[in-house]
Amino acid sequence: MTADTTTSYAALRPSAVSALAGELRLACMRISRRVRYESTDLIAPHHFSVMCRLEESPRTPGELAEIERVSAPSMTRTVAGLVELGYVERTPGTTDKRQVFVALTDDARKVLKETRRKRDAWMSVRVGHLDPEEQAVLLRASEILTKVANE
Amino acid sequence: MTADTTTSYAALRPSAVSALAGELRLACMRISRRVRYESTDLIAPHHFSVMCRLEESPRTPGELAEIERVSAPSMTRTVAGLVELGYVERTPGTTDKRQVFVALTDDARKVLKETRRKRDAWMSVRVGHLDPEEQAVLLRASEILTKVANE
DNA sequence: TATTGTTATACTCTATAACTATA
DNA sequence: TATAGTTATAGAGTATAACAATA
Repeated sequence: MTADTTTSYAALRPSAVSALAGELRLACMRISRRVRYESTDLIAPHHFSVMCRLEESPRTPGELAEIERVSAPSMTRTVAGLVELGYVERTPGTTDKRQVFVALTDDARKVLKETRRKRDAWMSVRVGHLDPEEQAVLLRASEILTKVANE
Repeated sequence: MTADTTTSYAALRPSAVSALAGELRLACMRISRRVRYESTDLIAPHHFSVMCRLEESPRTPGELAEIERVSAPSMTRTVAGLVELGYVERTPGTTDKRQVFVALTDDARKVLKETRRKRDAWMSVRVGHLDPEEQAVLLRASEILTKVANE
């Protein structure tokens, strides 16, 4: 395997940047839609999203509402739904007794894993069909897109 | 500007394909979420989606329901909302009098244009900040991703 | 009798306003 | 008095079931 690291490129003109941005945006949105469509049976989108926020550590409903940009009452409802499904547990705060801490259950971690597996499976099949050169391009692209998304 | 077209790459191993697929999927979904967040003020997602389907030609509620994968009554509601907003017009069918044809108004075309402009603007700024080499990678990637999404 | 579209009704997710408990 | 969270209530969007008009 060889790789040419000295190749140089000219900066794109503004009109070319716009065209690229438009194409790239559409492609990302189409893929996103297809992937979501493959895995909406196990768990509702807003439940999935909140569960992802709880993976690292428990959080309060207030924190979750702010992160997810929904109102506090909406998050109360969402958390109540997750409790009913057995995916989170609520623990009263110790130092500040007004607070509540919401934490994932083991069941939730299984569902998260399975949902991600389904989503990745769709993508893996398609990426696996590509030429090695195309795979190499996407490898670099995924790094750049991640950087862009986190900007 | 030079470009090396003879560089060769080894096919990725299955585990590397999975890793790439996962990263790429996440990156696309994050970008999609950010872009949508930038342009949800002008029009609701399901309205936007239906309006896009009507750009080429008018359609019946039944066709729209099937394309959008929602129930017929839901589409009746959505179309009613779009009529109220002044974005579509309903015309009774001539040959089959049970049918109804839904068509975009000029106002709708303006809103579609503006919404796309907003979405592309977010992406353009970020793509414009990248190195020429990174832009070149994304140019190739957008072609590949479009192919993948349409598969 | 089958099909196109609508209306009736109910469930979910969202929001704002009002309330309880604690700081 | 301010804050964390919940409850009360209402507004969208979705669905299934039942209905009207037409084929």
